Amino acid sequence: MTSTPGRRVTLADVARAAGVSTSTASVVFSGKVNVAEATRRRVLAAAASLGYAGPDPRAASLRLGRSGIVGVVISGELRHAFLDPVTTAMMDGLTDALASVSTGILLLRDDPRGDEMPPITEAPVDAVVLIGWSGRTPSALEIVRRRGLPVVMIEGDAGEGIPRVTLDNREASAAISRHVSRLGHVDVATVTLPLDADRRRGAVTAERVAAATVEVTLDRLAGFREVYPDAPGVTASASLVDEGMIAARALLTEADGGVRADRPTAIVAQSDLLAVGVIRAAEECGLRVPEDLTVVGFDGIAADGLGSLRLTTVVQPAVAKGRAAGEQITRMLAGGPGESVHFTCTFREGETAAAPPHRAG
Amino acid sequence: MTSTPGRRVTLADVARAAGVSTSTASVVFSGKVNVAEATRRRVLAAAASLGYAGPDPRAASLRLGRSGIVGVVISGELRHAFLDPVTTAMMDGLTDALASVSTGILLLRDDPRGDEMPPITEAPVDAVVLIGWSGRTPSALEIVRRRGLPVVMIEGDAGEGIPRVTLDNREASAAISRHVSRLGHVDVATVTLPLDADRRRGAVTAERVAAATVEVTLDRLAGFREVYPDAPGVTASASLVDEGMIAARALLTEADGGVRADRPTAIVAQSDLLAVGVIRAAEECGLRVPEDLTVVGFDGIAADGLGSLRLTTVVQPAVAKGRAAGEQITRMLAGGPGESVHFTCTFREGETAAAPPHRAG
DNA sequence: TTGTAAGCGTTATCAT
DNA sequence: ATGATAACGCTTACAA
Repeated sequence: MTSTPGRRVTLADVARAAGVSTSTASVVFSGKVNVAEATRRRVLAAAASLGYAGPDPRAASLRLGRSGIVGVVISGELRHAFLDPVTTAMMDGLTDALASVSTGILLLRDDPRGDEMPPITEAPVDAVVLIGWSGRTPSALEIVRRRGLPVVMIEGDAGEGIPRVTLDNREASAAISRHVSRLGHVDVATVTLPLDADRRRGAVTAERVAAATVEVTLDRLAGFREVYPDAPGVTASASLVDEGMIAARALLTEADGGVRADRPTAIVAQSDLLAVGVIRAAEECGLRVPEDLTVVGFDGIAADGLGSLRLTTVVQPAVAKGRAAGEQITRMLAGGPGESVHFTCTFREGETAAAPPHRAG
Repeated sequence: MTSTPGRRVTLADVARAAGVSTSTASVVFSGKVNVAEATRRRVLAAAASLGYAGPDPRAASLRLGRSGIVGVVISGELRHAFLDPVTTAMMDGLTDALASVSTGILLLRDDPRGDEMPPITEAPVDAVVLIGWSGRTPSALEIVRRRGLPVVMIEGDAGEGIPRVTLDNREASAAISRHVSRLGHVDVATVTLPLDADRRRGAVTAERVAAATVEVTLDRLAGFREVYPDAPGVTASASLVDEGMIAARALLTEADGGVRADRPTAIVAQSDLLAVGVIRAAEECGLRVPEDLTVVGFDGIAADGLGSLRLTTVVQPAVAKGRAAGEQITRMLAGGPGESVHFTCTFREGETAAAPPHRAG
């Protein structure tokens, strides 16, 4: 219980005070070798009286060659990412699967902070998980590759030999679109996730699609287009309820706020949060869901505040995705090979899809 | 561009290949000393051809005595914490203020994982930010103290000489309660945040309050009780819309679902998310807000999906709180003293509070 | 401008 | 069961 001396207390100090060698003191803390009970107690007593807090993790990490930290690079702003229940669920699975090899998750910035070296260059991480895709993903990957760090990519293509955790975005999207089609809908529109790092809102045009970089968005769009090749779409700037509302208003209303005559009878949203926004916007302008408008989503995550709304959607195993990523990292850290893991969504019938209303024609 | 040799490439290897000393090679990377342009290029070329990824952060951190990592301990489950816009906003301010001294934020687990040593013991962090309070906070603090790490506590009492970032929870809560009182409300109830680590729902009883540990909850409750000393309350298990709905149903409805005759005319919620849930529950049972029921919140954060709802609430400067914590950490890392910082909420009039309805009576 | 050398605090190997 | 010793890969006085 001594107070701060000039210098930091080290293992050597403790050993000296206890009258043992540093190696003996070391094993007392690591517990990896048998130590006589008496010695053990003497060392612990010395440590306590000197206020030694245990081996310095920085020194240990140099010696051991690992820091017990796994870096997570999330594309886009952290605040956006964490407000998305899908991301949160994934992080849950990830931290869980990583618990045995890691003391924690290091959130790495991915913002365009000028010319500085990206944080991954200087962060003492044992492995890296990349989530999503941004313009800086390739350079991040290159750094990680050179540092020889195990890396797993969730929802994104990292190229050659990088284990991925993927979802059948296209198939699932096609499946739910077919469901809408079978109900009889012809005039259908889609609300997509961001197309690129710009996250600019607006109509989904051929040019924008050609320049798009976010694979998830493109895959889900492709699945939708399998069923509705020429259907219009609006892209949102984030997976948020409010964004869904904005997009839906663009699809449903005239400039004066009235409902358009040529409005779609169904809207396929690329996320549940967007779908909830679409529903709110629909209700706002007097359309009932699903009687007047069918709305389907994607993700199947129970977001807070949705109340009793049972959305027709496809459910993705978000926690399992995170867990799979963590498991692959764990394997690679143990020297094994990393494998890609593919997940499948399951359709879930809710109460927001029905046959289209009869129209005067 | 050489492929994996048996051993990791070190600075010494690069120096040897470039025909310079390791110290010279070192400064080429750190850029802290002038190096002849020719030498510089030679070293860089050697590094590139050997596939050297730059100085190993683990070794650097031992030598420098800092890792560039700041640990964040959030009480409770991460997934809960991150779904709260207040936390997210705080994290934003924190990462922002920390950008100059830190490559990232290390999310430390705080779960009751049996007997193991808590992660802070083994994590190579330069400083720690504690958010909220849990039963393990004291032991976390003790470890941090022994390791001599700078620490700042947000919303919680760390005791002696630990800089805190605080909010005028009690005063703000009293202020908004007075607002409700001035409108003429007499039968008022409150919905509180969790009282303790258990997060058990239920009525706010004297016993539960006496055993409560969450300071924020107690402070806001105290402020409310300044104005309504004997008003009933219900405690929620988290700051979520759905929890607000559950709590409100307990306050407003009979067992059979009908509205209670003795229902309150106003509900003071301890967070905006809870308030939104209260409003949803009220609408569910046919009560109009604010005509039939006044609902006020706390936080003033623009959460997604609230649409155009203008809640009457008190606004807390969440981003500024995070930033302040980051700034104190930065100062302490620079050797300066850390200071406590106190923030004040501001009342914001919305559209969810009005005079109580006239009653038969 | 570049090189020499001394650690940073730990852990693992190998004797004893 | 314990101890001497050699790394781990880097940075920075200080010397040349």
